[in-house]
Amino acid sequence: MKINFIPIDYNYFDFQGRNYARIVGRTDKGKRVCLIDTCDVYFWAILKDGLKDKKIESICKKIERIKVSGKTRDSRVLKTEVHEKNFLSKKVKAVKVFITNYKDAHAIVNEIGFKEVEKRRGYDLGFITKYIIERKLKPLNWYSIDGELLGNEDIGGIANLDVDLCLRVENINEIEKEEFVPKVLAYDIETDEFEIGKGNIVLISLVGKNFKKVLSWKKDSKKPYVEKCKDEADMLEKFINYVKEYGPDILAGYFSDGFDLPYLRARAEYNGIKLNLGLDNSQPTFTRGNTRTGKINGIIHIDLFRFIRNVYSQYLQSETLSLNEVASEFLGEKKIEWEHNHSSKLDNAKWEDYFEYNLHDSLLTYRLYEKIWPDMIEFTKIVQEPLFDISRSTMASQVEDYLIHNLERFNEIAEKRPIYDEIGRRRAEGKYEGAYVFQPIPGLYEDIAFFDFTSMYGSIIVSFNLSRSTLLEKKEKGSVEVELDKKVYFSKKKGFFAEMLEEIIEKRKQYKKEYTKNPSGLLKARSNAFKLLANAAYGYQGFFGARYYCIEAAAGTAALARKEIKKTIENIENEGYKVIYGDTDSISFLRGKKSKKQVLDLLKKINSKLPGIMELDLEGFFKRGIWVTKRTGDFGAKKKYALIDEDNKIKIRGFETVRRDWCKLARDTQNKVLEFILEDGNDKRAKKYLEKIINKIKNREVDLKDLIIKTQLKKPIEEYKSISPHVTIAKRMKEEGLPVNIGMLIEYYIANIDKKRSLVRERAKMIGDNDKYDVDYYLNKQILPSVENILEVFDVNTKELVEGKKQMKLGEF
DNA sequence: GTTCGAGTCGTACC
DNA sequence: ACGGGTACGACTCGAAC
Repeated sequence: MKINFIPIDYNYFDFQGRNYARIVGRTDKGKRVCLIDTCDVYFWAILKDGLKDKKIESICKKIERIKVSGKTRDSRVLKTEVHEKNFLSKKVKAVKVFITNYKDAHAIVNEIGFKEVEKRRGYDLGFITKYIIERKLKPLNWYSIDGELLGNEDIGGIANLDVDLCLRVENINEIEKEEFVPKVLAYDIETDEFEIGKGNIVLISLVGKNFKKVLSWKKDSKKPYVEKCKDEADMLEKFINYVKEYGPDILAGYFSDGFDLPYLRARAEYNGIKLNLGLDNSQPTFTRGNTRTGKINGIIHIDLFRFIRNVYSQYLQSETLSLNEVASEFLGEKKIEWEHNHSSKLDNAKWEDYFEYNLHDSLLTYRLYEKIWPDMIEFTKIVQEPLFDISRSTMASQVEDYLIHNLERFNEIAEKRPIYDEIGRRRAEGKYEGAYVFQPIPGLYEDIAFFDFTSMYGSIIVSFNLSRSTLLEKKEKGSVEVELDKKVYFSKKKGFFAEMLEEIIEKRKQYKKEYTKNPSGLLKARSNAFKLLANAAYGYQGFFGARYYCIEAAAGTAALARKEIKKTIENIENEGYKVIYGDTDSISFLRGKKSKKQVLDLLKKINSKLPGIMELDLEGFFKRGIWVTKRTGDFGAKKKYALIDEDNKIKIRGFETVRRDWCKLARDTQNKVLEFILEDGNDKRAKKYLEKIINKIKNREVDLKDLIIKTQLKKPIEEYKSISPHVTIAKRMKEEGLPVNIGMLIEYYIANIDKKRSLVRERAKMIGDNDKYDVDYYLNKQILPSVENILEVFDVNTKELVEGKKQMKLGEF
């Protein structure tokens, strides 16, 4: 029979010793379908140069005789073929070794240690990756599938699979169809204890399209969406039933890999219930290791937190990746305020709030899912790994997967993943010199122009062909020379890495253009995905875990970036402009008396001379900007500046205002001071404002919540060599039985106690402690440092401002 | 006991 | 272990006085 089908979830199983893929997806009529399919399993034995055909033939014969016997199955080589391939852009002869089971690839590879075999590759790719490459059944694309209807045969457990239809695949044809809209259920749980499985699960909420539900067992409610269950066990069973009834393609949570799903699993176990959410009635499985991952057979479990952290975090303003902040940034909507309490301490009114709070979390999760679904589907289609993996992959692995799925076009054999020793070696190579940062001269400037290179590092990799496969052992005709510790050379002939990256950058440009003409969430996501891939390509080559790691390419990229930006700065100065700052790929300079048109002409002129696909762009014109002195030393601080554009929009970089480890008061004060100075061009309003704040502190009129300092605990308490205030507080919290986890923001303030003691940590207090705040500390260690260097530009001595007032105050007594 | 420079740590920029 | 280097600045630590 023939169906239109979109693959969603990929799995594999063994049947009679062979590997099969089991793909769950939907038809265009919304039916849930399972496909059973298989593909050739093989790896490559790359031969040494110059072997005679006869020799090669005998090697193939030898390989074909290999058999390995294991505990559960015997495996053998099925056949061999000799192919002309490329490996790291070099032409090679390679034996394609077909085997019975991919899990035995390593064992068979170990039998091929012949001296004529130079390298063995392609045995460390996952079966599903191999399957997608071989059969070209790419996730979240539409296909017309010819297949044989599977009835009662129990192959791969399909007999117990909750789907409408099972097919054994015969033919696959890609087709065009409208965007797929999956069925999605968002969920969230409330518990009495934070530690997984320790306390009861009190509430479970579910939100889908036209569906909302809160399951409760401790308390009933008149709210229509609240359903009372007998006990925790009953609630868990109802949860399972609702999921099964709704039949989602995707079950989405926020931090659910690390909390909700393992908690559900633990409580199910405690209550003697099987959490059989899988389409095959299996329970969720969790990968071991530092980051737990929860998988449900047939349904994609997505932890939105992980996708946002891996793909988006560097582009977000949020200071933490909590659901509250992330939802607020993406959706403009916050969580309902709620103080966590043990359920036994709630009165009736509070319970009603609790239901609402719990439901709202699922609602936010659902909306967040809707918001970033276009990005997830685009990443999946571009990178071509299953959605489950895409939603959890780091950017380095997205880049690598993109490469792997596109190697065939270059007839390339995949490089192997580095093993433990290799990673150690790479890490020992140490750092290389990175970006160039221009030393600014402190001051307030008017009429500033700001240029930046578009995808600078990516465009350098493309323009100079910097990659592992193009790195030469010695100079060649036309090769690119880069001066590092030693000189390194890259081939003139374009390698696949630069080719693919060029395509990525090209597509980014194309879709960005299409988007501006015809805005849609999809086009935006598509252009964005290409942009993120392009930006991650540089980091990938310098990443010790990368298959195509190349420290020379990474260091070379940085070196050429330094060279190009310095050259451009010189060009701008030669045209009579004064450059005041630059960092990595950006340059700001004073427009002076010249018109905007003249600046744009200069841009054009520079662009006409840039190498390869490199491009300089106008970031904007700013009417005013400020650069300040370093706190230690008397020269300009790098990575700290503030600008105001012609619409009075302010852009602040590096200042305490944007640092979460400063108290709110200091940040707000600095922000105001910068704002007043940039708007007015003088310090009058700023000074007045500062005086007001100083008085407020001295008179103890400041709310304690504005004085809280938040610092992240980055590792286990015992591992700290230097015990800073936040570590002291974390220790205390642990002693008091409060939850302390790595990654948590530790909150404290500095109190007016033990003034003789010199260490700040001895005066650090937790919120709720009844000590008064330390006026001196907040004046001299928070407010003053945050504004000192800014007002110094106007020769204002802030110290006198602080102390002068203090004396006046003393005089009043 | 105080002083000061080195080292640790967290967070930002690009 | 799960992109890279550059930079700032607070705070602690410990040697030197």
